[in-house]
Amino acid sequence: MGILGTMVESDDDLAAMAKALGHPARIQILRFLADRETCVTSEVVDELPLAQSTVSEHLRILREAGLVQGEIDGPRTRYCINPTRLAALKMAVDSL
Amino acid sequence: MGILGTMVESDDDLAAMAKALGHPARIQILRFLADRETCVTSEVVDELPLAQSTVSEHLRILREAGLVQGEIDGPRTRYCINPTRLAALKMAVDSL
DNA sequence: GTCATTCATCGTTCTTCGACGATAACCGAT
DNA sequence: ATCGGTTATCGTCGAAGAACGATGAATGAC
Repeated sequence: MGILGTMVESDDDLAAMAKALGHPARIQILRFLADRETCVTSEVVDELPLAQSTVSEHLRILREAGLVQGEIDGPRTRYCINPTRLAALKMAVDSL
Repeated sequence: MGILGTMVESDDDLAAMAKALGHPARIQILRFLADRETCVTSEVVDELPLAQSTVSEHLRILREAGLVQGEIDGPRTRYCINPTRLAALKMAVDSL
């Protein structure tokens, strides 16, 4: 990743982010997080017709693409979107 | 698709376009087409270290996502970017 | 008509993804 | 120390993706 992880440096990076976006459930998760600004996995699980393990996997994919950040808060994990990274994605898509 | 195929109507549609973008070769193809405005498959094949059948497959995926259009021109096929559809993608990503 | 070119499609192989249940790890509260 | 709630990971299964070579259809040139 780029300086402070904010830049999209390569087509591979852009492709990785697009791939992470390439599933309806993950788009819904992203929108949900955008509304909430922060939330825990169980809230996302309640929002989607998917098993907890499946949602956790989607969150992992979004996290590995850098689009969300998860911080441990006691027994739970709080996820929020990574604004700079999301902005970088928008810029990269705009440049197409 | 939306009116004249220009709008992104659903998360499924956005996810489908993102999925089509989710491969480095397809991003390169899209950039290449953006530079050229129009070109034939063989030119794309020459640009990439991939077999002709593989490139044809990538072009099919981009076409089915609506991001490029292919028109038959004699024995070849001319591909060009679908500008309105690409603009719709940018708007949809911006709305995240 | 024949031939070369261009491209899409088919069949194959290997890999990756999506989804689930089950399990384990972790923490707070009791 | 144990229990309940929360999340990640593992194993599995079927489905989809990526890549290739080979084949075939269409066209323009000869």
